[in-house]
Formats: sequence, C-alpha cells, structure tokens
Amino acid sequence: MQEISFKYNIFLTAWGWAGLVAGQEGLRILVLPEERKEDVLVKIKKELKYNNLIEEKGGWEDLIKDIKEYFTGKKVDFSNWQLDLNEYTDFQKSILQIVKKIPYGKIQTYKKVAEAANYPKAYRAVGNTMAHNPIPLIIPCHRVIGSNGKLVGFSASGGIVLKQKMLDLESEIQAK
DNA sequence: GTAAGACATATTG
DNA sequence: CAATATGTCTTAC
Repeated sequence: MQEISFKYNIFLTAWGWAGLVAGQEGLRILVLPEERKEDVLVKIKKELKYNNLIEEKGGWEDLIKDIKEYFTGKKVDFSNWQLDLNEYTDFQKSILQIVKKIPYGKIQTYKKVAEAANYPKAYRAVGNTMAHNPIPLIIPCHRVIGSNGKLVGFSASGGIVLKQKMLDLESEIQAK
C-alpha cells in the first residue's frame, strides 16, 4: 500500500489564517484567509481528497512571506511560482495559466479569458473552472469579473465581499 | 439606468 | 443528462 502525502503550511496573515499545500512538482492548493485556523485545515482536506497530510515547513517561506505582504497592502507578483496542475484537464490548464498572467491591479472578464485561451464561446466553462480553482490569489480569480463590470460569484468563504476587498486593496495601490 | 427572465453556449462529472 | 463564479437580448419599470 503506497501512501501519498503532501506537506502543508498554515500561517497567519493580516486578514486571517491562510494555508498552502505543496506537491512534488509545485504548488498544489492555496487557501484564502479564514477567521479560524481550523477552517483552513478543513478546506485543505476537502480539496485534497487525501488525508495523509504532513505539516512541514521548508521551501515555501518565501511564498508565505509574499502572501503576508500582499494582505498588508504591498504589491506582490506571484506569477513566477510553479504550480502542479497534473490532475486537471487541458482546458482547465489553459484557463488557469491565462488567468495567472493577469497582472496586479488589472481586471479581466470571463469572456476575454475564454477568448485568450482560444475558446471564444467557453466563457461559461471559464467560470466553471474558476469555481474549482485550487489556487486562488496565485491564480488571481478575483481579478476576473463579469462583462458588465460587476462582480459575480466567488466561492471562497468571504464570497463577493472578500473579492471586493482584494480588488480594493489592489486598486488603491495602483492609484498611488 | 437598473432588474428580472429566457435562451444560447462549453465543459465537467 | 444536469449543473454552472457567463453573455446577450428582451421586457418593464
């Protein structure tokens, strides 16, 4: 019986407890700030579908530092981090990689993301992919909004409110 | 200009 | 087949 295990980290940011899980080939899961540390772990387990988790610190201190700085209002670029997307379909990989390229403070629509991925009419499916986005923030799904300029669903615990807060954080910095 | 409803549309499980 | 973190159009305020 081969046991698969992943190492995870849970840390405190200015907005609450956040967590991440790393696999062999890169970052696997990232959890947005929750009020309670316990909720972060629950979320990780729910996403992973494995219970063999090891709390291990190593190799990801830089990312944790960047995330903490992000929530304190500093402009941070996450686009260089390696992601592990092996368990996702080609379509999802395409979408995630395109969304990942959206720069800090910039906003895209679901439709434009679909077009950029060469699936001009798959905007609905883009939303579907975002709903299962395992790595928010690094894949800035909060920067993807509806074509009419309004914010739509956000499945993280904070919902639309959290999405709005993150956009406010970024727009303020860009305005300065 | 806003809000609600219907329908088209692609991908996933 | 059903579900969906959309888009567009049509109505009616």
